Amino acid sequence: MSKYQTRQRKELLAYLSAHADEALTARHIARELGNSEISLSAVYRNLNELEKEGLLRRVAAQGAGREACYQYAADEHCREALHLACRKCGRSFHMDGETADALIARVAERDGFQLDRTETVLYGVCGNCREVPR
Amino acid sequence: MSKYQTRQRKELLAYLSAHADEALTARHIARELGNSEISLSAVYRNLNELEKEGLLRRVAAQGAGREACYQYAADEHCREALHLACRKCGRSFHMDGETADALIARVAERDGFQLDRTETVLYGVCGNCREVPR
DNA sequence: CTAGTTGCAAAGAGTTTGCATGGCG
DNA sequence: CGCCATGCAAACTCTTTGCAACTAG
Repeated sequence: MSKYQTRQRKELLAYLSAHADEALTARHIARELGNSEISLSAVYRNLNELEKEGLLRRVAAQGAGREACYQYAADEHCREALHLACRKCGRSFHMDGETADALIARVAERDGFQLDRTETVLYGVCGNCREVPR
Repeated sequence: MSKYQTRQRKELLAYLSAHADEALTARHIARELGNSEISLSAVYRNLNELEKEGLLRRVAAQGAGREACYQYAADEHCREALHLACRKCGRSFHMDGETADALIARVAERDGFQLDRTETVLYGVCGNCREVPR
């Protein structure tokens, strides 16, 4: 729980909410905030706190590197939605709500498996990236 | 592509195929094969090769640690299936084929998103672990 | 015998932590 | 002013790599 409202924290949150559809690495964020002079450790510390508070979702690395990716999950709606992550552009999307509900119900019924909405990220290629292969 | 059939390689493969339903870390494997005296680096090297050959799937860490988990994916059927990973027991299961096909079709239609079967792992709690909460 | 493999130790990459300094309230 | 947060560097963890010794074919 944030007690103080430091310059670094403010700019970090501003950046995150402005890029809520992207999965970002700690280093990426620190670099983008270069002007703001924020240390990598401060980024990590704040990211960890935000994750505990549930404002952020930590998703596994996608590409070659093993860095963890963090993504803003501000509202209830976003926390409830199943996420689709594009392996080409890194953006992520919310799966259509009805599709998600149907999927969860069907998996529970046919496989006896209870999906966790917040942990699950489905990978693939988004519409934009498919239309413009290169 | 493995050219030689070393003792370590044989025992590693034997262990993997005997635990095809679990997602294992390199360290876990090395420890379990303790009697066989296999070095951690040999485990990593073989795991990487097997992954390139497509016999293994590398999934992101699930628990607290950041270790990558590897899972045997011997047959075509397993490579094509969507995987459900239980966050309690670590086992993984194949989603019912019809459900998977329907999901992929529906996501493509409603969200314009093309799911990648091999990259996607859905997290949740399996039937066994739900019945026995503790 | 020859080339692929292993084991060890050292190097890398990503993340966390200790501690002194600095800044919010 | 007091306490939380930052920055730096060192510590840690996981993974990869260089190299000499070993071994399958």
